[in-house]
Amino acid sequence: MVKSDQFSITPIVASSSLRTLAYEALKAAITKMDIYGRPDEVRLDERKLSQDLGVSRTPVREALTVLEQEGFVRSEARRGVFVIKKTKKEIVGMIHAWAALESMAARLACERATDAQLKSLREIFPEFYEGKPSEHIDEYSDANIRFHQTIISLGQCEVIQDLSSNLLMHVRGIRNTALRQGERAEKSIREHVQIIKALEARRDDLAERLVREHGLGLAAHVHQYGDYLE
Amino acid sequence: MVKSDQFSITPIVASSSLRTLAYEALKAAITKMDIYGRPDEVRLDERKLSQDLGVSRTPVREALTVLEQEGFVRSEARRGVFVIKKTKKEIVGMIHAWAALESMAARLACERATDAQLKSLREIFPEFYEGKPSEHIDEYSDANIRFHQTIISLGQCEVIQDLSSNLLMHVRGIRNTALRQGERAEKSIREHVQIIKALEARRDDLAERLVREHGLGLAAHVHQYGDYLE
DNA sequence: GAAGAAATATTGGTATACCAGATACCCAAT
DNA sequence: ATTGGGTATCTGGTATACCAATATTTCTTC
Repeated sequence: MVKSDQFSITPIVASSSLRTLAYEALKAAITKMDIYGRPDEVRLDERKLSQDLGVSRTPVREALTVLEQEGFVRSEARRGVFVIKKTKKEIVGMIHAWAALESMAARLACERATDAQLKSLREIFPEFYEGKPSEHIDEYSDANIRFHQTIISLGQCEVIQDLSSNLLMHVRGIRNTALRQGERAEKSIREHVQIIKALEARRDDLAERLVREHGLGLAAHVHQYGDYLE
Repeated sequence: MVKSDQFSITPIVASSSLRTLAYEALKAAITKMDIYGRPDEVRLDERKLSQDLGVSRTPVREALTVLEQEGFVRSEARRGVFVIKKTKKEIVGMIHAWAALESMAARLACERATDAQLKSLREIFPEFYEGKPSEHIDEYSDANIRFHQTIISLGQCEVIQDLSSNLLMHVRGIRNTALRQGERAEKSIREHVQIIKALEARRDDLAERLVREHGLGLAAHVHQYGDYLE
């Protein structure tokens, strides 16, 4: 019997469930808004949200449950759902956890990633490699995030990737803000180059240490200068 | 006017919601059952669960949503809710993530924990310290888990504690199983002692490395001998 | 008796109704 | 003007009804 291998079936749209759509809409709204800019807590109204999204409360509530689980909102019975403002201490803690996971990913990448994959790290920030990053902060912010995400993906450990991506959503804004303070962008780039070299040389201990110190440096910076968070 | 400071009011109970109760009941049932003993996948029926628990489907569904988020169950539209059997690869990944987080916690503990707190680590397994652990495997299994949890808590980083406790629920069974294989119990104890010494000497680099290697050793063991998982 | 089609049962997804606690507001009493 | 209480209203929590897609059974047809 002939298998229907020649049929490359379209992947099926499988348009997500309303719950997923609501989740994505809400998460986008939350991460987009500048929580730390405003002094008051933001309250979410289930009924208003379901009206605005054009669905019933059920999928909205399920989406909110997931967001609560991920630490984006907090639900108080008969009081309301509130967008969580992380404290400085919590953010520093998240950066510590991030550093732990990313440094392990770097170690794993040393033994698992191909040369070609490691090379892709250099291509992430070609124009800044020798240039003046402080003049291209916006572009570099994205490249910076992508650099770290790439290292984590090269570790090829799904659990670490999942945990990290969750942490990233919480600290993305902070990372980019810190980059604009002092000479951190230049420092960051120098450290990135050292990390790439260690990875390419397959020096797992060194790569792990450099990634960890890079992360801990950010944590210390936020700890010292992150008072705007509270 | 006199403030009523002398009234020490009881803190108000705030009994949990049905959703929380359902969540705890389900999680207990899932972690208790030996998923890897049986060959077939376990399917959960929302309606049956709500009947058994004596509540409606709504809180049960919300509990299942959380469990899905935590990786305990997988919900397929119009097919059913299934208890997830982790693959060997996933379990090894979780141990890697665990090792990353615990080693960072050990590092943090070196600078944050008091001498008294560190001393409590020794008290976790007094009778096994010089004895033959293979004769007390059951007690040692618990002590082993508690040892690692204690290190993580001494790191005093809430994020790391939360992430780790989630991972622990998934790998608890595996940790204890591995302890019974070969000479792992004896090896484990020797390594624990080294870790304690490093922590007490406040040698953060060393403590971090020992904890990491201890974890990676378990990962390698499971990778090699964990075929019963699939 | 086998194959296929139609009816039926079961499942998770969604919408809606109702409840009890918490809040906000109004108004009378002082 | 302030206080106290009572009521209307709003909120999240829960129960239930319904839907569409799937799996299963039954029935028809050859």
